[in-house]
Amino acid sequence: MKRIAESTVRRLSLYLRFLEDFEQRGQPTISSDELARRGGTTSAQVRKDLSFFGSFGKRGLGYPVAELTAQIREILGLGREWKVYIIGAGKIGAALAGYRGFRDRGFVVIAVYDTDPRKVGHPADEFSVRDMGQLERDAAREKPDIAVLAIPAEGVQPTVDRLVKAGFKAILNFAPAQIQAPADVTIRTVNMALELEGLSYALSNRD
Amino acid sequence: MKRIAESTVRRLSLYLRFLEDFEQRGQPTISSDELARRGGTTSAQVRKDLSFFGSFGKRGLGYPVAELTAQIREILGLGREWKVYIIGAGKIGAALAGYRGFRDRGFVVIAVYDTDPRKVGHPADEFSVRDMGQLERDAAREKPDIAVLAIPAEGVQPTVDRLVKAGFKAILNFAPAQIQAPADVTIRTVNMALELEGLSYALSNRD
DNA sequence: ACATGTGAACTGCTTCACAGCG
DNA sequence: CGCTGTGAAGCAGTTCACATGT
Repeated sequence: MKRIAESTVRRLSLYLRFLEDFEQRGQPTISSDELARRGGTTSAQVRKDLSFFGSFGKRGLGYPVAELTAQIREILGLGREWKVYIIGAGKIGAALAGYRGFRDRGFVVIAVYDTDPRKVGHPADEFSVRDMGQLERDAAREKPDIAVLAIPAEGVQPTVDRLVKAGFKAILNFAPAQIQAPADVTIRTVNMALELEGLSYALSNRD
Repeated sequence: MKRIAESTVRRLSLYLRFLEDFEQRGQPTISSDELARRGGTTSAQVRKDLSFFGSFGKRGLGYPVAELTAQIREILGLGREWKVYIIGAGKIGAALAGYRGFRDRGFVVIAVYDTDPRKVGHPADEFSVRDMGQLERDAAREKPDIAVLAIPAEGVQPTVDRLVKAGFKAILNFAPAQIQAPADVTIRTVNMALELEGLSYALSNRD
């Protein structure tokens, strides 16, 4: 299959949210124009995005909501549950462990890890924090799919190396650090300081 | 000044981090190539990014680390403190309130707000949660610059309307929702569900 | 008549390659 | 000679516009 732009995949996620709304309201079909307005894009963009994966619409009518919803779920790989380890039981890690938005979409947190002996064994939002030393053994048994990194920047690269060795192919990184990893490991970084600095730049440079 | 791409601004933030490292180590100059390797980009990209704002380097030598650091700080508007309100004292809001990375870069959280009477008055990481009803009055007095939104998706649009009316020109949104706002208000959205779905897509579609 | 699907045109970001200067 | 600064070329993502199917 042809390589798909990351921006396209992000928009598919958005469309999916809107479609779920429309589905719940019992709307049978939806036009690219309607989806576009809801998502802050253009109808041509919507049609192009979808066209990479097939022809889901009917000319003159639009897209069948239920079908398209199912199709996008399939495309995004949301037809199953993904097992998630959270690495780091600090404030961010604990907040993520209790974040309902994850489970609702099929991302099931199954454990939280930390190196700090004072945290290990204690609860972090319904999870008993596990010792980082167990990670490899646990991962071999539980076969988790995704690691969410919520640790200080200093420790990130060694930890990523460990996760890669343990077999993780997908990492969501919340630490403000640049990461090196093999090409077959997908990493998404959420860097809050970076976002804030973008706002700072915007505030400082409007005329 | 010419419009600068968001991608360029993001990279400047990254360069700044690396430059601070190099500065601390006492390295006097740095080449575009060195910066590029550290940031996972190319030397041409680094030079192009910087060239939008001026000529900071010396041919044959590279860039003076201390000077360039100061320049980028200036460009990003980091030569001052920005006052931040956090809206929403749930798990995410509370975690953000205690996040050291903010203050370290000049983003000073001065208050946390919530509508839930059970939370108001109680502490959320060293802050006593304020009633959302006070927001407008407080904002008129304290003149905050940035609002960080950490509330459920349903309430986002009305809250944004309120923040805009209260004078906020910059919003960092953690809710999984699309937002409408006037053009002179800058909004950055961090949507964790979206990032996870990007990973799901990557895991499902590698050959 | 209406709305999709899609080549073609366009826009804008990235990469190239080299002149220019220390 | 080394490394910057930058026009020009290349490429990727978006928008246009229309032929096509219902």
